[in-house]
Order: sequence, then structure tokens, then C-alpha cells
Amino acid sequence: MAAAENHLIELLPRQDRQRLLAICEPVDLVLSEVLCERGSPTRHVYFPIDGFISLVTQVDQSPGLEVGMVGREGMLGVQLALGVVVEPLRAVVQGAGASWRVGTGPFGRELARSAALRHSLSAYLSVLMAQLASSAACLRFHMIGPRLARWLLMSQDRAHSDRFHVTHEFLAYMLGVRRVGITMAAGDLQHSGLIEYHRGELTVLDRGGLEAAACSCYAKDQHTYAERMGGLGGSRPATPSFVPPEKILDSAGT
Amino acid sequence: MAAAENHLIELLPRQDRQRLLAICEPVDLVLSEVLCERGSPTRHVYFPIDGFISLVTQVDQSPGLEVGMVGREGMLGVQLALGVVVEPLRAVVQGAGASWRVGTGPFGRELARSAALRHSLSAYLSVLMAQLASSAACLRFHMIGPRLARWLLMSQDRAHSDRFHVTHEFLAYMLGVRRVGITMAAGDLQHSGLIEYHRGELTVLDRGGLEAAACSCYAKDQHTYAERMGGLGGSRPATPSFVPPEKILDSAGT
DNA sequence: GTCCGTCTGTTCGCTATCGCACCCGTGCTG
DNA sequence: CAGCACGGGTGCGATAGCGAACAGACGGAC
Repeated sequence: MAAAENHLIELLPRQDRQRLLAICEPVDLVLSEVLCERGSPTRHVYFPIDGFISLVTQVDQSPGLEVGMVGREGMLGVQLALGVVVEPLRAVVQGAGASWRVGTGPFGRELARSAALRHSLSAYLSVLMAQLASSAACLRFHMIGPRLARWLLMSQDRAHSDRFHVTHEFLAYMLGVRRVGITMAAGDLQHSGLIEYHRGELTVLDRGGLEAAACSCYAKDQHTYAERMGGLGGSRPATPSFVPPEKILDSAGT
Repeated sequence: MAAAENHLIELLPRQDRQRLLAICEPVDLVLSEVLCERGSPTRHVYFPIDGFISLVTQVDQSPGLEVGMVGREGMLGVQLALGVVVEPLRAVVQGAGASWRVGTGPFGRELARSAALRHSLSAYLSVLMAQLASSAACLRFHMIGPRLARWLLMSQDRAHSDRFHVTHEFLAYMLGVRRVGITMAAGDLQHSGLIEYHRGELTVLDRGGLEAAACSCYAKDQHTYAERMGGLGGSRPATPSFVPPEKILDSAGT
């Protein structure tokens, strides 16, 4: 059952966790659902469990571009922890599955009450910023193949399954490239025996190989998360590396 | 004299501002100085006045890539507000000039003490995240010319001068392109009479024209900043749009 | 004045993508 | 079973940007 939880929630001390869960309602994230649009007021926050969400930015008339991904390791709506009550980015459900949802109001009250929650979200925010910065460079310098491999790994991590539904068209949209580009890159990965797909059903066959094929950003992101949050995978994470303001001096070196 | 200040500091109520200024020391940012490297412990935070700073990410063996810019409108070291005591990105002085500097320890104590400071920094953090997300899409979709124009505008805003020192080589590094690409794009801007440069001294001749030539990201960033912080330009900004957790419900619409 | 480093401009071949268009197989629908 | 929407594969010319190399031009140092 701990395996069916959200990491941010698991990080909380028992009391805070129970209070938060008490205001959570379970929802099913359905594929391609748009949870929010940039600029609209934040009505709910989400703590995904099995489902996962893409953060999509839009520029000019372009269809969009994924700049972040939220699954069990994080949450949608952290901006509330910064006192921002409008959505900063469009959020699209990218993997169907279970999630917790909390109304903005109750969440705000819990935020006011629980220092542990604020600290977890702070750490998570820093991870998200690092992810955004990585993404930027990745978009600029890395080629489609490695980016695709990275994307598949990130999805697999969040879907907790080696199969998921995704079309070339959709991947092209997420990575900001032509569909044809995906057809080529995915074809390569398939020929190398790393993945297999057929009409929208994609299976990861060789995760290790995929990791080798992915650009360095994947490992970098994993590392940042582990450093700040105590590890994405399996076991109960150590305390996050949040340092409260008055203690900052001690850990800042000489 | 208000004009010689940093916006984040100006936003603070008198008492908090005075306490903060009391622990600030003036420093001169010298061109090309590296203020911090990614991963190193945060020793100081900076509130630029005339100088400004580039946030640079690095990937693989690439020389680097600018993903954010910090001038009078912001600060370097906000990660402390999230309890992160290591630098998330390399920071390079990009425009020489005056700045305030505060040691990490004293700043942490002030952070613990001043709610207004925490709130300002939260708002600024949200701006920075928006800037990162924009940058990502901009890097992917926009061509060198418009990106260069945007970069010049951003620099001009922070340098408070229509002249600054910058070589093609440096611009190439910031934008993640070849120097030749800059030579072309800058040549175009010069032929159009928007800028003028000679051996590293660049002058903006037609700001309006430059704005027209810049990609939409410039306007977008300006808008985000105004929305969250109350305006980058001239007059004393309105209160930032920070909403404390317990008040979140009210402003979140129906 | 001469030397040399820095800054800028130009050229060449190359490649990863782009935009567009067309094709084919699958599997659902009526 | 005919039609159709969808997912995927292929081909074509165009282009923005790449890497490398070289050439001029300015300006400070000696």
C-alpha cells in the first residue's frame, strides 16, 4: 500500500500526512484530459499515484512543448506554495491512472498549518526548477533519438509499467518535433530491440539499453531528485535536504 | 536614490528593508567573473543594482547556455528561500556594475525573521520558473535573430544603458549557437539600423524596432514579471501578488 | 612603427531537422 | 463488407544551423 502512494505525501510525518489525506479525494486521471490551462485560477492540486501529467508550454501558434513531467514523485500545483494562485503552465494527463486531488482552499489551509508540507514542497520546487533548466539545454543540444529515450524512461518511471499508450503524433508534440522525426527515432530504438510498439501501444523491452541510449539529462534529473528529495525509487526516502532559514549557516561550508 | 536600488529590496516594508540593508555590503560585479558554480555551497546572495548576471546551465561538454538573467529586478541565490544550500546553476557576471551582497548565514537569519522577504522571494521564484519555462520553448522554436534581439533587450533593461560591452563570441555562448550565427544576426540588426557595434561595444539605436524584431518571449516575460511583482519599470511597484496560504481560497475564484 | 591579440566577416561542405505530401495497413463502424 | 479514421512509414526539396578554417581590421603594447 505504501507502493500505491505519492512520494511527497509519504515524506510527511504521520500527523501531517493524515491531515492531508483527510482532505484528499481520489480521482482517475483520464488520458489526454487537460487539467488546467496557463493563466486560469488554480482550483485543485494533484498528487498522482499511478497517473502522470505533462507540463506543457506554448509559444506563438506552436502546438506546445513539454517542459516537465509530474508523477508519483511530485505534484501538480506547487505554485500555491509560492503564493501564486494561477496556473503557470498547461497540464495534460499523459498517463491514465489514480491520483489524489485537493481543492485549492483546503490545501491552502493545510499549507498554512503544516511546516513539513511547506518544506517538502520547497524541496520539490527546487527539483522542478532544475528540471526546467535541464530541459532547456536538452531541447537545444540533444538530438531526437536520445531525447526520445529519455522521455520513455521518464514515463516508465511514472507509469510503473513497461507498457503505455502513446502515439508517434503525441510524442512529436511532447518533444516539439515532427511526427516523422519520431517515426525514425522510434524505429531505430525498435530495431535495436530496446522498445516495441504497435498502433499506440509501446513496450519497453530493454531498460538498460534505453538508459544507455538516453541523453545525459535523464541521469542528471534522477541525481538531482535523489539529492534533494531522497531518491525516486523503492525504499522510503531519507529526509529531504531542506534546510530551514535559521540553520542555513551551518551547512553552507566555511 | 530609489533608482539606485534593487527592486526586491524596494518591495520590502521599511523595517525589513532596513534590517536587510544593514547586512548588505556593496560589491562591484566585474565582467565575466564567475560568482558560483553549480553544486558548490552557496556563500553569498546578490541583489544587483547596475550589474547583471547570467544563469548558465551546462550539458555534456558544451560550453554552456544561458537560461536566465538576473539584474536589478531580482536576485541571485533565491534557492535559499527553498532551503537549498547549493548553487543550482553557474552564475556569470554579464554586465559590470554595483550590487549588494549578503553572506548566506545572515541572509538565512533575516529570511527566518522577515515574512515580507519570504513573500517577495516566493513571487520572484515563480517569475524565475516562468522564465525558465519560456526559455525552453524559445530555445527550441525561435531563430537566432529574434532570440538575439530579445537578449539585447533583456540586457538593456538590466544595464540601464543603451550601450554595453559584449562580443559576438560571448553572445554565441549565451545563446548556444556558433559565433558565425551571431555575426549574421547582429549584422542584420545593424543593417536595419536597430543596433550598432564595434569591437565589443554595442549600442542599441532603436529600442522599439528591437522589440518588434524580438521573439514573443520578451513580451511574455515582461508580462509575467509585471503580473507577479508589480512591474519592472520606473515607479514603485504595487504589492506583489503573493497570496498567503490561509487566504488562498478567496482569490481562487468560484 | 611593428607586432600581436582580439574582434569581426566570409566561405565550404555537411547534417539534422523541417514542411508537405502521399501511401499503406489495421481495426472499428455502420 | 465497404468505408473511414487512425497509426505509422516513405520520399522530396528546402533550410537553419553546424564545424572548421581562413582573412581582414582595429587597437593596445613595446
